Parts: sequence; structure tokens; C-alpha cells
Amino acid sequence: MVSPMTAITESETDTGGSLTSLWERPGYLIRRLHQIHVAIFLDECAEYGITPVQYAVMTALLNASGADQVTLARDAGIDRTNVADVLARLAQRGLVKREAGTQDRRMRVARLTEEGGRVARDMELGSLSAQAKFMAPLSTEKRKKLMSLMGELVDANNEFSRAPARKRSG
Amino acid sequence: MVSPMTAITESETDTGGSLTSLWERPGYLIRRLHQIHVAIFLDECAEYGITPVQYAVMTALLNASGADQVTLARDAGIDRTNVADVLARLAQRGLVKREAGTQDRRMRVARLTEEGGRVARDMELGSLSAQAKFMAPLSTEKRKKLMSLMGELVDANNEFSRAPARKRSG
DNA sequence: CGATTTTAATCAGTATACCCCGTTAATACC
DNA sequence: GGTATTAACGGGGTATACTGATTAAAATCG
Repeated sequence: MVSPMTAITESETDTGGSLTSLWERPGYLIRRLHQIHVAIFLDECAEYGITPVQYAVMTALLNASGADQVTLARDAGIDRTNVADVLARLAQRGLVKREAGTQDRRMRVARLTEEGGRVARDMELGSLSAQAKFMAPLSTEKRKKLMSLMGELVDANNEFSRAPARKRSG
Repeated sequence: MVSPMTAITESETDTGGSLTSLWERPGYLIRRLHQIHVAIFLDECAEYGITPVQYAVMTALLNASGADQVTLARDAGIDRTNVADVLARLAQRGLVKREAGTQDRRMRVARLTEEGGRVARDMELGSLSAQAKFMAPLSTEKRKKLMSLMGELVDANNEFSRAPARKRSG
């Protein structure tokens, strides 16, 4: 049953397995890329203690200060319930302030504080160096190709996520 | 301060913002792709109630039954502490059984149960249709290109994650 | 052989990210 | 005016992923 050669290890191997290799599965590669990018980002931006998702929300606020949570969720491509959690963490650190909306009083609009705006702008350097480190193994040509393909795929599959983002061209 | 045209909305826009668009950031595209793929996978494999990570561990066990947690972590590209959680969940559902290692008593080796093996093999169909749905927007040519670029990037950046996987070429 | 180091696994804690439900309050629609 | 609809909050639940500390067994070295 177990071949003599493999009896050395605990592993029995080959219960009839094989199937496709993980490296042939897009989901695996994407999960690993996500894992790796988050690790690099956190490392490059360690001094700020800001996560990629928090940074996405902060830059969304840079471009649309006073947005409500639903808008922020669409801009940053994040689930609505999660936006509230992220904003709460940023507010607790004094990087964001939230006020009741004046026109629509159901809404609570969010704004970067002065410090929040400073941090968001300061972090651009770290963010860019994280990008550079992450993409370093690829040639300029390949980077452009990869970004183009990924953008195309996100655009086309946008509605499948619970957090459909505002689309590129819209 | 606020241009007359934008006074309609609550958003003040332009606190000096802009920076790079989210769509130009590899990290954003990868996070969205991950989000989207997980959603599609869970949908296609809903009848099994198995997540992508659980499926990765199960197929790793198909190919290397009786592996310890560190080996599984390397095979599936998952953090060591996380493998323990995943195995515990699978064991609770009777899909995996864990025993103390005989040679090295620090280890706990994992094996798919009969049902676990059946589920793992049955799920290949759902997994493949999730892949197909996910990649559908791209031509065959572009799919190959994307897989190749992602594989290259994971391979080259492998060590940056806390969960460095066993590499493709050995 | 004994002491140190390394390794496998575990536990506690934090953050993201999704799900469900229900509630409240304000707006929009009929 | 009454009825959806919408935005946000509340709670609870699950899963992934990382950090850091700890325990126990093994391997290594003096």
C-alpha cells in the first residue's frame, strides 16, 4: 500500500490525489498576491500603523471629503458594514471625524481631521514604495500588462462582489 | 472655497486630494480580485460549505496525506497558526482527522476522512466552474498571460509573506 | 551527558471581511 | 397622509491572517 521508499516519512502520499496544482488556480495566485501585498504594505507603512483598507478609505476621503458611508463603500470597494468599522477605528485615532449630514440627516458624513489629511498625504511615499517593491520582479512592460489585465477583470466582474465599487469609467 | 456647482451635494471634494487613483494601485486591484473570487467560489461551492482556503488545505491533504501542520502550511501557502484553525474546523465537520505523530511527537499529522476525500474530489467541479466564471471576461490568450504574470510575481515575492509556500519549481 | 537552541504546536489578541437579523430615523414615493 | 425605501447602528456569528508569547519535544553542541 505504501511504497517502501516513502515509508521513511509519516506522509502516506497519494490517496488518489493530484487534481490540478494550486499554481494553476487563479484563486490561489490571487490569494497569495493579496497576502504578499498586504505584508509589504504593512512593512513599508509600519510607522503609520495604517492598513491597506484604512489607506483606501483615507484617500477616498481626500478626494471626497464629507462623503457618507455608502458612498465611501462604493468608492473604496469595501462592504458597507466594514466601512463603519474602519471609520470607527480611524476616528478613535483622531484621523477622521464624523458629523451628522445637513441635507440628509440620516447620513453621517466623514471627514479627515487635519492630522488625518497629513497622514494620508505623508503615506503616499510609503504606499508608492510598497507598490515598487511588490512589482519589482516584473519588467515595466509586464507591470503594465498585469495592471491592464487585472483592471479589466475587476471591471467586468465588479458586480459579483458584495462591495461593488464605483467603476473606472463611471 | 466650494465651487457653486458642487454645492448641491454634501461632499466638499478636493481638500487638495487626488493622488493616484485606486485603479492604478496594484494592491487595490488585487484586493478586489480576491474579494470577487472568494464570492464566486463560495457561490459555486455553496452546497459543500467549504471556503477557498479550506479547499486548498483539503487538496493539499489529497496529495500528501499524513502531513504535519508546517508542511501543510507550506503546501497551501497559509500561515501556520491559521492552518491549525482550518484543520480544527474541518475536523469538527468530520472531514479531517488528526493524530499524534509517531516519529516526532511534537507533530500532529492530519488526514482526510473517507467523507473528506469524497468531498474534496466532488468539489473539483465546483472549483473549476468558479474559475471559469471568474476568468470568463478574458480571452484564452489573456487568461494565460494573466496566470503567467501572477505566477511569476508570487514566485518572486514568495518570501515576503509570513506564509511562504513551497515554490512551483521545487 | 547536560545545556542550549531549534522546531511544532498552541493560545491570546487584533484587524479585515463577510453574513444575518432587527431597529431607528429620515427621506422618497404614491 | 400612509407606505416603501434608504442610511446607519446594534448585536451576534464565521473565517481568514498576522503578531507575539508560551509549552513541549527534538536536535545540536560543548
